[in-house]
Amino acid sequence: MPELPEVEIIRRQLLPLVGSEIIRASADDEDLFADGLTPENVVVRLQGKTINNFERYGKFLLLEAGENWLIFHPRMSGKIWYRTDPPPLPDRVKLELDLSGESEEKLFFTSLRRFSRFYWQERGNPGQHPKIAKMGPDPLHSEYTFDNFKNNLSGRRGAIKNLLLDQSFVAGIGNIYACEICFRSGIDPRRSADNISSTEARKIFDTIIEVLKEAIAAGGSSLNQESSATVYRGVGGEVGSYSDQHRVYGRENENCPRCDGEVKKIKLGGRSTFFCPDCQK
DNA sequence: CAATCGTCCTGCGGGC
DNA sequence: TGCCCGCAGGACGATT
Repeated sequence: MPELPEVEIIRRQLLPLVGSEIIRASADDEDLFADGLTPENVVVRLQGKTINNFERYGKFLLLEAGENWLIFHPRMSGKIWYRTDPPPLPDRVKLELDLSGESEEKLFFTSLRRFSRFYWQERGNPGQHPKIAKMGPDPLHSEYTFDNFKNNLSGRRGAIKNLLLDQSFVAGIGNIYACEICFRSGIDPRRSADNISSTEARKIFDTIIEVLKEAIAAGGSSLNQESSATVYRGVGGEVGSYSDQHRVYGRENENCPRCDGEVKKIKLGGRSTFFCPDCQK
């Protein structure tokens, strides 16, 4: 569910907690813990540690606890809540952190579909973690340059939209923003990456930053609004409004906002893909 | 190496 | 009304 913008919003909302000590931790559901983590030992590793920072790479949220890093990937349905009571069912708490300070609020990590993963990086910096090391540049970091982008593009032959979803190409884009980026770039999502012109590549490169930043400014994309338990929410339960600005995602059969065409929905690489066949070339 | 496909899991909404 | 099926914002591993 959360893509780069949603994880970035969560990170910014959590930043005021930097400096807090983890007084008590509890964890459940061993399937979600990787790198030798278990619900038992993660508690031992976290308790008594100070939260020194929250960072983000792609869709990974990075929590610096003492000298080490707890790395959380929300995948489809992961959420982080900052509140006094456990979040409402059917969400179930996988990790709870009680922090020092006056506040009664605690951090709750949930994962309705249980796809989320907790990873661990001992000392050093989280970029050394193998999952992060093999990722492409993060569009909001300085290593995201057009030269780099164009180099990574060469030799790729698959559909451009699938390439945008490939985390080793660019980090942080998911299905919603891949559709929106193709639309805003005027590029047919089915176009093979190897016949994207330099001008078009430049357009896509710029649009990636533009769309992601706009989404952050709008509080992220929350599909289905209040109705679904899987909807994206900020740490205080806030719903994002960027879905109101989606040009094509979730808008099958609606009028194209740019031409006389109609938004279509197809499958591409097994994923729902929304686009306007009339003005995306 | 790069691309495709099935799979993991739970809850919801549509159709019959 | 109730049940069954398909679908969902992600990524991994096996296979071609």
